[in-house]
Amino acid sequence: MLFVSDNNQEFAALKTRPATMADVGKLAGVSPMTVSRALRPDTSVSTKTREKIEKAAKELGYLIDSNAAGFASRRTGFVAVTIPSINNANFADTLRGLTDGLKQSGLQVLLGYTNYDVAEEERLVEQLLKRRPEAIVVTGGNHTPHCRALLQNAGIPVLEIWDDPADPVDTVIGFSNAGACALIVEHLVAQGHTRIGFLGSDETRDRRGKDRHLGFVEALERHGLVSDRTIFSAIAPSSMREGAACATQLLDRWPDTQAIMCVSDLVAFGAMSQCQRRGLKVPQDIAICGFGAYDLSEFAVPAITTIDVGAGQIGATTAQTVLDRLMGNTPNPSRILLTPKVIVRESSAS
Amino acid sequence: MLFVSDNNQEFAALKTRPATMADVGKLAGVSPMTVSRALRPDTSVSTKTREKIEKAAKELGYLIDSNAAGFASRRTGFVAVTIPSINNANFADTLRGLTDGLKQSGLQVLLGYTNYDVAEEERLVEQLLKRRPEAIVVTGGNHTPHCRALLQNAGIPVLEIWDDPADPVDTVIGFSNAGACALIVEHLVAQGHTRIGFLGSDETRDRRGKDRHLGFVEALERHGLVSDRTIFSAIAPSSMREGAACATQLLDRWPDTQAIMCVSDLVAFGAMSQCQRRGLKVPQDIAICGFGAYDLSEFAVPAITTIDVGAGQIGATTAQTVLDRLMGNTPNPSRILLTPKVIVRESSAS
DNA sequence: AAAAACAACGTTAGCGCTAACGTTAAATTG
DNA sequence: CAATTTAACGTTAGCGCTAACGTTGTTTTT
Repeated sequence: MLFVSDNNQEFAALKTRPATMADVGKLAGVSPMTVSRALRPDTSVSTKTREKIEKAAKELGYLIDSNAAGFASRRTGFVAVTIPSINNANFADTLRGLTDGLKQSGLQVLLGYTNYDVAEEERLVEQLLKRRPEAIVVTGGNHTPHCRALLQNAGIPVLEIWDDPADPVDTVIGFSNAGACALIVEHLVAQGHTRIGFLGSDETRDRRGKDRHLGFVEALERHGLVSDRTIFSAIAPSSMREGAACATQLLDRWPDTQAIMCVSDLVAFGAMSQCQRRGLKVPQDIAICGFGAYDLSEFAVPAITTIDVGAGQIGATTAQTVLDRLMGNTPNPSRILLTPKVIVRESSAS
Repeated sequence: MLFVSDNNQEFAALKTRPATMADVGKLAGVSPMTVSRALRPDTSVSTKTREKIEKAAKELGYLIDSNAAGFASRRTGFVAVTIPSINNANFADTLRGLTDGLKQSGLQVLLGYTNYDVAEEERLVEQLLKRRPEAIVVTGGNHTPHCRALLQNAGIPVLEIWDDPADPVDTVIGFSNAGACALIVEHLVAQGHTRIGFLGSDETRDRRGKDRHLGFVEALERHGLVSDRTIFSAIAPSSMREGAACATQLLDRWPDTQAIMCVSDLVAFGAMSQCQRRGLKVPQDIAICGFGAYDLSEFAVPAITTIDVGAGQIGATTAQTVLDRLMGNTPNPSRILLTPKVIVRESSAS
């Protein structure tokens, strides 16, 4: 915005400030209120006046102060969002679906990342609520007691995504991490594998990873199989580096393992690369499966079997649900569960 | 926050609102101004009074309204940031360095992504400036004329990052994309390669990709080599899929190509996977280099030679520079150029 | 011990905008 | 053609907070 000189003539040269509606109004010969109306759609201003005002606004380089507008109208236009990590293709897809879905409405995403830490989530949720968002979207259904209280008392729609919490705060848009993993186990068992390992990450931090492991264990037990071939990395989320390291541990300890299921595609890729370096052929000597349907697993050689949880769809659905809630269309909290799909690829095909 | 009943007794049950400083003050037996002081550090309030106020605030579940506070103090606490894409490990690293560097100061990042589109950047910059950020960070130095004018007249520090623009708006924190690519060419030439190809993306959209290609061409010419073995994908940014497709085109047209340099690690990975599917051995039959030092290129088999531009460092330096500018320590715009480093790996080793 | 400095509060005003309620003239109605 | 409605504005007040400036009682200075 351009700057107009301050009312205080003495310091006009030194103290400048962005143009206000009053400045625009003065230049256009109307009241500030008319400027306010002219800059919004569906308000009664004559075409002639509106044009005059738009011309004046352009001349001053005026941009409305959304904070002041939100303050006065008690509608900030913010939607707060927390994700565990920004460097994750899955959450990025969700975020894109969400922001794209909100773009038309003028709502703006206020983002923060928790680094897979519930204490950090609490700090973040508090910071975000101070901006008085109109709704808050949190990734995951596991919170500190104080964070839960903050969400419950916020007085705005709360959406927990990427999870299927037993005791949701409000609205849920997610899927069953355990159920998704069971699908992979079914696939591996159908391929004739019985000695199946699991590579995971620090379960106290990565709750979704924990749920995936639980689903793995339960599905194996349904088939009467043992589930002890499990290696967890000490950090969360585990990535390619940990995938490679954990695969080494798993193969050293249980050399006759036939298949490995991994908590994410990144871990799967690291594990597969380690297998290849050890001279194992995938899938002939060992099958490998990931989770998340990253681009990576499609273009790896061999391509990696994975689970597509519909990350972008979660974002789009979340956006629509936020809009519905703010319009008052859906007064009651809802629970929307998407169905993950197995994508069978070379890394586990017989 | 908890809600206190509205002043209007009639609708107390229906109309509720978040607690305000006045509510906290009333409960603690002090004025709202004292509450304001008690909730900030370095303001003169007695320990006893501060404790009383904190107790009252806790009881009411009071969270300060940052928008109102920013409005009154004319310091919103926002730093606006635009990046081309959220689904990109490099920009994610920069963003993390930036947010982490700003965390202590209480400044909050207001993020938007341009989708590699200058028109979208213009729309985004305008939207962000309406929130009256205290500084704005834009990725790249290429803008529409109107966007440039918006940035120039914003009256706040403007930081252009990830680039080395000829005519910067204000402060620059980046590197030379062309110079970084020249380093890779030097490496490939030193390995004895003369027939070197390039895989890029739509140059009208991906300006940094264009600069990388320019650096490639110039470096080849310095060695008296031809630079016609070039394939551009129609979209930007090109990713694994386009890397694979473009590699096919390049190999079909120039089967005797000895080395391929790619505009990013993702393209390099796609290209390498395509080479492997065609039965070519990397690096024996063909060398491949990427750009960006993604985790991917470290764990690929073979590991991929790449350029580390110091994405996280850019973010950290940007945060520090923003803080310096807002403190008034660095009144003059500066130009900070980092030095990209080649990481030689298996994919191009002889 | 009077003067000055300071700590610890309260009061007043206003940040830039919009909701709610005027007001006026023109358009519509019976 | 008077009565009513409506379009197109202006006026007033206030959103929740903080800057700036009181005011009071206590401590420090010379």
